[in-house]
Amino acid sequence: MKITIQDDFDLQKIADSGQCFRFNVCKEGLFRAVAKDKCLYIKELGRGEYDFSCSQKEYEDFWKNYLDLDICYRDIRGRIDKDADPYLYAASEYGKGIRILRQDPWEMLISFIISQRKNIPAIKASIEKLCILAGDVIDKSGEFGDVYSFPTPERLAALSMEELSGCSLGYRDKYVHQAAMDVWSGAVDLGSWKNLSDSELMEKLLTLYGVGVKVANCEILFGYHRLDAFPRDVWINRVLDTRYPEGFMFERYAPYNGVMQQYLFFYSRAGEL
DNA sequence: AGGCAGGTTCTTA
DNA sequence: TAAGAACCTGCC
Repeated sequence: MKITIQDDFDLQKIADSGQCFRFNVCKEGLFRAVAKDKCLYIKELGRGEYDFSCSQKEYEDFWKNYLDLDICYRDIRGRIDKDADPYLYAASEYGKGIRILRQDPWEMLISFIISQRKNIPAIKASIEKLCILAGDVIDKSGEFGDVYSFPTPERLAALSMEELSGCSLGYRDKYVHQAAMDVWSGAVDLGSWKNLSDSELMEKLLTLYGVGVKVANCEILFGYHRLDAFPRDVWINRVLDTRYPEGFMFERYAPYNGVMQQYLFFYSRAGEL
């Protein structure tokens, strides 16, 4: 079905933004997103038009929300003053089209636990191995290979340490195992955590083995879609040190500091420091 | 071949 | 309480 999108929406930038690991380009102008038990192909038609591989109903019920199309990112960018903050303005112009996807807290938790001290291709490779090992086939039709769902807590918890190690998790294998056990057993209820305050949520996340402040902030921003969370990784710290020695204007951009973080991250990674 | 990559935990003072 | 080292693995 054909969809027209007026707001900021750039599939390549979203795929490269580092927030998602199962949203990739298949070939020029064709992207594939995998979420829950669903798989979506999006073809760029130009002029803000796209061909979605799903039904109207599935779009309305799921993908519209996943792509966060009820929020206007142009308005959020509009909060940036070119004169007051020229660097962020340049970053936002460069990153125009990035959106914060509404991804699953469980998948994000495991993904960002895996992400520590890994580069993006390595993160993606580990996650795909996990999906093939413990996920279900959700799409066989594709010319771009079988597509597997992300493992459920139950399936992931059932994997042996040897199987986990086979997914190139390295020392993170024990973190993934423990997180899976915690969620599967019910000791950790990620769904109920959405009702917690920001500080309570952070506190809960930090109790998890293998989750520190950076991973917790990624979970809060990408898993719980709280757009004010501001994950600080090596790239962001580099930007803050070199470009914001007097401090970043967090108060000014609240409650959208996480969106600003994405622009800064994307811009700095592109070598525009 | 040695260092480093979207950090966190463990150990030491 | 706060630095510093150790940690898997893959890729320059």
